[in-house]
Amino acid sequence: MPEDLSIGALSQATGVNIETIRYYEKIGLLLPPPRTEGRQRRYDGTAVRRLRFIRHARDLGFSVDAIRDLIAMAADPAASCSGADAIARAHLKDVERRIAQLVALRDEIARMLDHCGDGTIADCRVIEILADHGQCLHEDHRSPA
Amino acid sequence: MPEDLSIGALSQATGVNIETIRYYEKIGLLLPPPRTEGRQRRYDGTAVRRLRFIRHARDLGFSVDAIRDLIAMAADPAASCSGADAIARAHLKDVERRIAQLVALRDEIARMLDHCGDGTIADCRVIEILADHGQCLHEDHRSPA
DNA sequence: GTCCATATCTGTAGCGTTTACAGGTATGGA
DNA sequence: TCCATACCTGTAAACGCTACAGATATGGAC
Repeated sequence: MPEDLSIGALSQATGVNIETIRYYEKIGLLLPPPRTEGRQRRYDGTAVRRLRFIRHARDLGFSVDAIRDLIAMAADPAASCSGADAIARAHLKDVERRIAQLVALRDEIARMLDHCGDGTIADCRVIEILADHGQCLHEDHRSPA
Repeated sequence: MPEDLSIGALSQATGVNIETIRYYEKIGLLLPPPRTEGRQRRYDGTAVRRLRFIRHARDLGFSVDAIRDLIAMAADPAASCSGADAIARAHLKDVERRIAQLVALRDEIARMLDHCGDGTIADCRVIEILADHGQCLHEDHRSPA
């Protein structure tokens, strides 16, 4: 039978930093695990799976709050899938919005660079365009959140 | 002749929050402006242009540090343009990297949703895929910074 | 049992970029 | 003169960690 894992072993098993694991516990994403007599944490297979779930969702850009919701839903296998679906769908929208912004941004910067010769600052298009939003193609570019 | 602007008027003129303006001053992005007898800030046209420059660069996703460099360069019209060019070029690369990550991400989430019927959590693909990274198309997706 | 290197513990502070508040003061018009 | 509004400073929150300091536990070699 497999021994329970120390926090370091859990970190290795999941690729999540030790500090981050403790942080997840503090904010309630991970349940406080049992401790040894010396108050060191010991994790079982359930904790490993849960942390992997969290890490994957984080990698996919889900917010901690969204993950909290997903975990709560995952805990009830009989419940409808629509909640999880909605969270993922909202996240998808958000990602698509960010992509659109970044693409506009990329075009803007590329255009700026296209016009930049090897001259002096005095005729540098980068500086000039930054100084005057009116020269932008896109009226409303905002950096993503 | 135009009066100097209060911080509120400057905020309106540039679309930058009052709190943000004071923050920019604190971190040295904006010069401390002259004050009235009652110690309220008064901004002239130069400050307005500088803040517009900053806002535009921020909208384009440049970091505050990069903007600091750009401002320093803009202050010397005789200098070579290559520094500003390099900053913009590096930023372009970064934006393109982020786009690529987000696109991979979008595909992953979309694929997850494609497989999600209207069933229960027990057979919810969203939850399931999150729980098992092995089911991902992309081995190495990370959320952008 | 003893020693020691390593791992882990708690608590706090920092990152970057704002935003929000609390509690006090200045300004400008009626 | 009065008062609503705008402004002031300083501090803390937000996000999701990361990094430290200083103390304690663990597990293996002797």
